[in-house]
Amino acid sequence: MMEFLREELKVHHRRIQTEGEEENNKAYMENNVKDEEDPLRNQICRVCDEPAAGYHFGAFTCEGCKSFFGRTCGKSNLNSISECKNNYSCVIDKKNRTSCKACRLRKCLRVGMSKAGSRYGRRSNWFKMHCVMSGSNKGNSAASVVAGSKGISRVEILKKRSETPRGDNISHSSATFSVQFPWWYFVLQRQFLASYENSLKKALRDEDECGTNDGPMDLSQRS
Amino acid sequence: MMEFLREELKVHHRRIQTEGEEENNKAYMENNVKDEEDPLRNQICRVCDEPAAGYHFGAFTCEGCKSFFGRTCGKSNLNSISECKNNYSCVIDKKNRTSCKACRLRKCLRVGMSKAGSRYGRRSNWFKMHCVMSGSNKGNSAASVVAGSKGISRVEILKKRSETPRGDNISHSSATFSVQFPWWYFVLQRQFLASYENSLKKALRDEDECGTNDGPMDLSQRS
DNA sequence: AAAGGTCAAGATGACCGCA
DNA sequence: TGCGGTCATCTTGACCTTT
Repeated sequence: MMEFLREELKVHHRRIQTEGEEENNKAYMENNVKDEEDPLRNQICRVCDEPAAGYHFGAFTCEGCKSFFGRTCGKSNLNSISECKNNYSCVIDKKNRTSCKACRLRKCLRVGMSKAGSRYGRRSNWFKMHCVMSGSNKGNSAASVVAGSKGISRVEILKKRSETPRGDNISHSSATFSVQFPWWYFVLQRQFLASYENSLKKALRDEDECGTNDGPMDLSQRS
Repeated sequence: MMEFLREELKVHHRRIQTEGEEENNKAYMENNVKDEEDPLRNQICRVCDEPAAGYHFGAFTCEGCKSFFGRTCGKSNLNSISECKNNYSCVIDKKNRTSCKACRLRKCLRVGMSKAGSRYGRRSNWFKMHCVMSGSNKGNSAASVVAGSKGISRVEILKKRSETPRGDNISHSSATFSVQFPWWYFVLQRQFLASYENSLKKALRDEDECGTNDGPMDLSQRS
């Protein structure tokens, strides 16, 4: 089952056009298409583009960004972070991630990291697969999240959850792609977008506090 | 003698217009005019605007910027400094001085710091007085250095060096102010401008190496 | 007085145990 | 498997010694 999904995913990676998506996602796609390895194991950190160590606080991140986010949002360490003097335009990558805490934290929040959504135990592969497909679009806008989701074919969803009848041809306002999604996909997506929008708004409104959304989407069934 | 110079300096600080000079200099002037304290003892760091600890490597700087410059340019530590990702536009102040090494080093060079010009022992008060008068204009351009020098009145120079006859009315191309300077002042200024221009050019051409000019101006007579 | 050396304090991130 | 704790490593800058 998972093998099928992963194979299907690889095929779709090659089809995905990256225009209009943010740079991180492009980098991820390029690397991923290039070596054609397991997309669930060969992730990059959504914050700094390093090789990711795993799925932490709601996003694939490296050990450094995991520790940073855990430390910063964990205790009352947020006060130690001062305003960015460069208008929050600092580039966060492997070399510069330690330069500006404000921008690093901002990017962590932008890619969907959240302490409230963290928990022990494993996420379902389906959940993480969704994150892979969405890439780092989470941090961009509602539109780009929708755009990023086009990599998921109905076949995968049907195979994963067989409750949706085959041959549906549902038209949805936010679906402008040839690929059709089952109705519940948009419900979940809508939930995700709403919760992410809240976290973004909160992050923008008051960077002295941590985002408290429950992660991108609560699909945490055990697989 | 020194008392006279310091008193004269305070009077001139109030006269000085700061338009066309760079922000550091403005901040210094404002602070200095405000509390009216001894301008030789109440300096600010030309790099980060902290209170300065003394005159180090060719500029008034704090302990931190002194150590940073000494460490960075001392051994072959320049390789550890990576390119600025923000187009070398980082603001360097007390809070952000540790954020971007490239911009911090750049600013050190811009305000005239240099290892080659460093030495043990004391500088003459005259030399430091000149630095005070020039403020941080050193880092801006030849024109602003000239503009910054208008704070030195002929009276000070005459009292300091009595070889120049009173009542000279020398016309000089770079002197657009009502205050007149003796001819040798412009010779020294020209030397300084040339050597500083070299250091700036070198700093801009190759930031992998340290500036090797002999400091702003070699007026190091003992007072 | 201004170099250069020293070292405590803080930040970082690789590693590990636990749930 | 992911969270939180640990600690070696690095950077910083106040203080001290040397010239």
